[in-house]
Amino acid sequence: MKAKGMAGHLIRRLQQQSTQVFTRHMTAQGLDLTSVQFAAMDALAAEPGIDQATLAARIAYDRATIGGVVDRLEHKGLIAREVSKTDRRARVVTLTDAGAALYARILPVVTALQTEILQGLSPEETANFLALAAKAIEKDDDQQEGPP
Amino acid sequence: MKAKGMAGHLIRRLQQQSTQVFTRHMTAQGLDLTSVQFAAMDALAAEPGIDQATLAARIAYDRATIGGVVDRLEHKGLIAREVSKTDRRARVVTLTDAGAALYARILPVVTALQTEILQGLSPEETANFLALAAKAIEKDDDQQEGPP
DNA sequence: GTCAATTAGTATTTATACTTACTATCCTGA
DNA sequence: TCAGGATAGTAAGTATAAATACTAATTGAC
Repeated sequence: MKAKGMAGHLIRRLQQQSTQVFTRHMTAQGLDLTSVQFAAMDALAAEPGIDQATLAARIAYDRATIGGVVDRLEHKGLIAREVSKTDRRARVVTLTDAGAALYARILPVVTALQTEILQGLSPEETANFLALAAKAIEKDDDQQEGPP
Repeated sequence: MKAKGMAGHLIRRLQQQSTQVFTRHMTAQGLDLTSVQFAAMDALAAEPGIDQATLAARIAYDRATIGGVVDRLEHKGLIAREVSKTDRRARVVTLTDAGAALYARILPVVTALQTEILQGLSPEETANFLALAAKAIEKDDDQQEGPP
């Protein structure tokens, strides 16, 4: 098992662990919501009324994938989609009242669950890991949101 | 974008980056092989003749997923599958000669590409990151391979 | 002002990834 | 020994994830 210590393998395992922790907590809340769907809602809470292509860029998905995510969130009544007034190609997406309420409810749950994803690490190690992870991807990520 | 600094989001981005780097290098080699398929071949190179359930456990997949991976590798002629002589439920899997040759050829390529996945990090930071990643998942990973 | 290049969204295809359910087989205990 | 439980693999269903191709609409060059 040469692959065992490789970055690719470790990252895939972390992604598995992350997904499992997220799913477990959502199930505990009686919800059927994936981490990807939460990410989309989070982006829409920050910037209501962006179109699907912008949404995809914000959370680093491609257009095809976001289409399915938006479909499912719309079916659940959490987001609304309408044709843009300035560009008839584009679909403007916003959280519904139900979506905004659900987002407000689960944001603290999702925030709290993050430590569990890296449960093997101490708080210092976790901070270290997150800083390194952010640095490793920041190359194609640093011009997507304004400065703080 | 509250999710931006969360572990789950960062890990997902890393997984994307990892997959993209892997795919790019395989394409450059003129090959159609995914990181998952490589992981399966790597496990089979280390332990020829294990059954699908054991293979799944080695690389942390579930039985259903490994079935499709094995199917595709079999169609490519890289692995062979036969019914176990001791348990007719089990399918014993091994690399074919072509599979072993391909594995030997790409192992150095795959090893070399790992640094590119974390291209934003210095060698020290990379070592640090990998150690933390390994620690974060080691809880359910440490009894799967014998001691060194 | 018109035509070419670009862009937004969808559809299709391929490949993970996991759940539940099903069949075939194996193993264990009374 | 044989009935019940456990296990191996597959199948079906849902959800990412990305590539390619397509339509509709916009923009830019001239």
